[in-house]
Amino acid sequence: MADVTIAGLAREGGVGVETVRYYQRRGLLETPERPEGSGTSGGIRRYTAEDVRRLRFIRSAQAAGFTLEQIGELVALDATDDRARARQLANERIAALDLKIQELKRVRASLHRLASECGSANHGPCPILQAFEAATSADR
Amino acid sequence: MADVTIAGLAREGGVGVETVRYYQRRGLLETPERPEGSGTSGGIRRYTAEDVRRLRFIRSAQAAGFTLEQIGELVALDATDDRARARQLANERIAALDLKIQELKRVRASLHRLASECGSANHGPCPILQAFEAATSADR
DNA sequence: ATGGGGGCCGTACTATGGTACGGAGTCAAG
DNA sequence: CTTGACTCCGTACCATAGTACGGCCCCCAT
Repeated sequence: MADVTIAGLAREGGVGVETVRYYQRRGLLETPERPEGSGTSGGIRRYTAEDVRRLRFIRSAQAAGFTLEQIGELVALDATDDRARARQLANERIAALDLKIQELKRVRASLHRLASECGSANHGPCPILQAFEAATSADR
Repeated sequence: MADVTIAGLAREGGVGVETVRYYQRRGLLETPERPEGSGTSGGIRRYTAEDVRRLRFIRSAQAAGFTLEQIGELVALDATDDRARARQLANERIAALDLKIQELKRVRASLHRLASECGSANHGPCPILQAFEAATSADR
């Protein structure tokens, strides 16, 4: 695939152009040089497959619950090869994910209970406010 | 348990006093009447076990991924007994949770792979940016 | 009766992760 | 050689979910 403009990069990454710029401002994505254009201020930047990979990485890492700040660290780490730190971050996140997954399962069970108890018929209990009785929260 | 002041309510719910006030502003929690105090502006509000239950509900629902706006709807629903709507919201959230749980598991696997490949020894690959190759994101 | 710890209230500020806008420049097709 | 779509850049604005602050008031223990 040929190099693309910012709109192409954004499309490949499933984000908007403004979001790409935002990531650049945050230092998560590189901003390639503007080529010597014919005019006064230079031409239009081109982005490579590497940039696309990096953008997709950012989106996945975000889905993993990393903040943009942590993702910045991961990107930097990829360059410096500080394995210990990389493993540390990964393991911390795994622990957090395990907690989160457990919690979501608990909460799912509660919702499921709610949806069935609260049947179609307009009688019997529909205890919305009691739906989560046993679910202990621990995030945020 | 006797009725409590706002600080007690906050403590029971595991949040700060300012957060309770915020939920009141958002209409998620009731603001009880100030009793006739001796002074010009009335006495100190007291909160009941019901308020504590409601606050805990809010926290659990939040953990379930509901926004405060949706939680507002749930609280209102509890009063109006609109079962169909309650079930709809619950089922929508369950579907979203199932997706989310699957995604977190995928991401967890990726991180696990990253943590092992990126061993202690300073040789071999430590492909941070390739960590999520197969993880397709779909949130936010 | 007084002093200090809360409570009450309005308003302002924060962090995170974007999203929008306006003006100027660039580029390619017709 | 113009038109229109897109880029570049800076700055401003947004939503969500709080968190902080300051002035005033209240109440209870010492």
